[in-house]
Amino acid sequence: MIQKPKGTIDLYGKEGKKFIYLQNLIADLCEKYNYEYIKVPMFEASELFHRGVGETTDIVTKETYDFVDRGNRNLTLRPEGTAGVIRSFIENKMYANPNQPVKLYYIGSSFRYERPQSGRLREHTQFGVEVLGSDDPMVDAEIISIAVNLFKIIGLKGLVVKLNSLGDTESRIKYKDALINHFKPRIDELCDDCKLRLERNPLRVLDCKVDASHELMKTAPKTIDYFTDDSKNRFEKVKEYLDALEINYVVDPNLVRGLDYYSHTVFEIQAEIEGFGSQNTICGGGRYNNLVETLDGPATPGMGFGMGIERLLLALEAEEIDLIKDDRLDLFIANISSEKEEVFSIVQSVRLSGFKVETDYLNRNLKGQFKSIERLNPKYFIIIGDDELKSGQVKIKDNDTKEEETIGIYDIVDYLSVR
RNA sequence: GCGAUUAUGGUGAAGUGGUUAACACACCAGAUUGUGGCUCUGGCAUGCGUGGGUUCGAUCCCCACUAAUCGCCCCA
Repeated sequence: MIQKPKGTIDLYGKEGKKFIYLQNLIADLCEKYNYEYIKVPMFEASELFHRGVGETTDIVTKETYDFVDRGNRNLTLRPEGTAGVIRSFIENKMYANPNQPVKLYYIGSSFRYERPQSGRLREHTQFGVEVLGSDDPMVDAEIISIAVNLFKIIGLKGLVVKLNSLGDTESRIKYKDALINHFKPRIDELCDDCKLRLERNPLRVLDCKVDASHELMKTAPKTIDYFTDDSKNRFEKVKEYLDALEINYVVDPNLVRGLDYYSHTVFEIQAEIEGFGSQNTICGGGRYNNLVETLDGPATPGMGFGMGIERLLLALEAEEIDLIKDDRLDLFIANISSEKEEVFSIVQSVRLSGFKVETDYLNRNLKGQFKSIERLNPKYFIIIGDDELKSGQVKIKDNDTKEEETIGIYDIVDYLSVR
């Protein structure tokens, strides 16, 4: 038997229902914020991710699905959503659109070659939004509010917004050096992972769980001390806008993100739910004011997030939230007539009038069809045989009260409509 | 990339170094039933992840591989 590739999942049945329902919900919400849907390729030139996401990041150095196609092109399955959207923004010259800023959203698969565990897959679905062309802190707050409001709509409670600022690029570089100078002389006292982190991404050292209580962590330089006044004010503004939207958040000075392109605002939304796995970041994002330039576009500020739909599904499960409320079958039509086509056409017409209708496709006898009715539990059911077709009268039975009423065979829709 | 645990039918699972691998649910056939829901009867893994090895003999012991689950790193 051929099985699915490691780290992938099949979503079907109830889970599949939730998945598509969430996507519709997301689309509705984004429309209200006036974001436009964008669909970009699932694979891009490898170079895009190397330059966009960052040459030294874990994602690019050891997690991409790279391949060479039959035309000898170096391609990569996208490991995240932003780089492709930015590429499209530049390629389609959206920076010249009359309406600025450009507000986009997308939903699609991302691929990373990692060891699967709870909340981590090799193919996962990301919902993301990006705003390009405005550096206003209002945009930062709006982006965060989209995620928060989605969670509100679906009733998720155990989530916390963690917020931080990395400052502008200049202060970030200065701060990086300060960290290296601080840790380097005594690096031997820290764990092996920290030694690697100091080389690759010094900010991450602060995030270490093993050495969290080490003296060097407490005496480490703070981001805020390296901020320019502008950066400080900017961060304050973001907080004011969030307050205005009544969004709760926790400022976490140790919050850094793994992708190279971030500057200023960064945030994560984490699940703090009993029994949730250790991969608890459901949504993460921030500002990237240099990314468009890095990818050869005109200097354009940007802000966005990515959200893991599968993790969202896990959170819903952990909080036992039943997303799908009304998916009960309206009507089952048992077809025991010798003129199956006539009954079949009645089934279709009731469906097209807006009701959820099921029938039998296996030419089962009445007993078998009753079993289906029992399993599917429709609100109503009707048995149509030759007698009913001849008389034009059917008995419609309320499956809850077991009450039966005789109506005309073409009055089914009317009957259901007034209930 | 590293670590831990696991791998028996459609599902949940019990089990043993040696004739027919428990039990439950589901499913199928039939009986009964005021069109189904209850009850009863019967059926349902020639095989215990894959490949090697140990043994007279392995689903049960050993090794490798694969996969799953969870954790580290990292991230959605």
